[in-house]
Amino acid sequence: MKKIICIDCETDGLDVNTCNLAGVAISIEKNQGWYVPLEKKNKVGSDAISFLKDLLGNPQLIVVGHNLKFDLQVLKNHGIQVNGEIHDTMVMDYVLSPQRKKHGLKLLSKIHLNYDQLSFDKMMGNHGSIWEVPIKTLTKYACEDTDQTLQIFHHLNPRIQESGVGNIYDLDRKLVAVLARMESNGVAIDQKLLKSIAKKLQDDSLVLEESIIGDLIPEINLNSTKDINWLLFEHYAIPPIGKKTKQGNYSVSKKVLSKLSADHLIVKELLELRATKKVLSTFIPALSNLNPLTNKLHCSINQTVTETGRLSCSKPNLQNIPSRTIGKMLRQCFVPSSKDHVLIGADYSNIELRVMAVLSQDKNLLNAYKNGIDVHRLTACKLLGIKNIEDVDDMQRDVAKSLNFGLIYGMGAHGLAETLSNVTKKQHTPQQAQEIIDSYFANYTDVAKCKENLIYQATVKGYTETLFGRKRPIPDINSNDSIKRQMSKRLAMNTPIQGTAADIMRMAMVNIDQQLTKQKLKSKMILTVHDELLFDVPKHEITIMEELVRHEMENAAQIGIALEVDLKTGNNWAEVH
DNA sequence: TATACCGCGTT
DNA sequence: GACGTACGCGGTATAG
Repeated sequence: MKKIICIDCETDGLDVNTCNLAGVAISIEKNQGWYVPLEKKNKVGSDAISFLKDLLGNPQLIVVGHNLKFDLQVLKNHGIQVNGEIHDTMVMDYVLSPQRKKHGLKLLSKIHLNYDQLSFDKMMGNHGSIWEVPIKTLTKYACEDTDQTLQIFHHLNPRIQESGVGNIYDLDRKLVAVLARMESNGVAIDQKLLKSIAKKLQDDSLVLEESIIGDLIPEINLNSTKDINWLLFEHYAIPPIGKKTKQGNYSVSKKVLSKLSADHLIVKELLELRATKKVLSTFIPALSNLNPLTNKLHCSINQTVTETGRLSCSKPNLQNIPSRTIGKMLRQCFVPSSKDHVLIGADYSNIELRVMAVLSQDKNLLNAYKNGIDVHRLTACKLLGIKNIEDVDDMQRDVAKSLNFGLIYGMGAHGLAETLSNVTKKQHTPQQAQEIIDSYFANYTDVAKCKENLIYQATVKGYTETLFGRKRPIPDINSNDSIKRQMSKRLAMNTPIQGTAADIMRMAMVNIDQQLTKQKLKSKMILTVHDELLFDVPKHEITIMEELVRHEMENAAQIGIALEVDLKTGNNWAEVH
């Protein structure tokens, strides 16, 4: 029987890479806790540190905590390694209730144990820093945290087994340390290149601004939808199209302005200016503030946010760095950590469509993937009555592709018509789109059956689940509100697909991390963007890493058909994507 | 200052 | 009346 130990780090900040460890609370049994204070900032080598090193280094322990991704990094930064089996109450609550918007300890304590915990702010009182708080106060607070965490652990553990999410939890708890390592690794950003890109975009935006506003009305704010309404629809008297927003203005979204841009240069320039300003205000600052200690960017990779099982990324969000639009040049700034390193980027090819093939067991789709047939071209053949796959042109393939993806998202006739119009540059009516949808399901009958079955299952059970048993409640599936009901039906279909792909990615990440450690490789996993992984690799490990990453990703799960990975090696993210 | 909404980047 | 999943985040407008 392994010993269960619950820990919680108290720090003088929330940024793992700059904060100092003030102390660690430890609980082993209910209503019993210790607080190990560090007398001074960064007193590495002190008695407390060596005590913690010895204690937490024991691989035979079960180490329980709340949001251990944070604690693991702080401890590591102070030279303390945790080697036991990790359990995390935040992750536990997430796999049981992914729809809950927050999984904070104090909240869970209230929900699961009906206990009102002392808040951090109250504990701090008027003290400016944690180092000024009396040890007695700190001890009470910290030990309450571990005590509650331990009780929540014992409370949720049986529920996870009863709910059938034991396997998913087992996967997720292993991911905690992996994400901690990834965040800690960080991403190197070429600041010199970033600055030169910023300079160029700044110049561009000034030129555009001058052209749009000129010396006419210098006080106009081109960020304001209100001002743009005035500028376009009153001052330039462009006939407005589209509908008004709740605030009483006409929509001036990209969608609307794109339609006007063909006839009005000013609108075209406005769109260009907007795109440029978006990069300048959102992405450039996000990449500019490197951690002074590591000289890298350390984002948060969030494990307990999405309702589908995907990971999310924040502070900054590196999952929405442009890859197609004007800002895609920023990806050149994502570089290896040193001259002797390269980046490896690895993408799952068509993973969501493959998952759909597996979930539906559709013979046409399965057969296509087994024989290496391009599924988008296959769809084009079936829908457009083309006999040979070689005769499908690129436009037809694009149409089919948007259909394949639209289906995954549960797109309706209206949305598909919109998408088709954008792809083909010709107007499509919702009626035409509906015919195409009908034709799609007539050709992929098993997909249609699968969709109906997923909706039925959700209706009966109140939740939908992935191939590996990650569950997501769909409370509104039987709602009287038809909008809510329609949305729920889309979720019932989309979540198993998106979520299964996410499960596979999580498995791949755990397995790759395990191999990196086992083989004592210097390569680091540094980023994940849903179906893509990014690695920082010493040049002498390129060959072994290419093989390892491909193997672990392609074999992360056996789902009945092959998973395929596109892999590239290069000197920046733009090159390897 | 906090919240809501718009708009937009990724998958 | 809306119509495509899942997010994070910058900006403006509005309420308090």
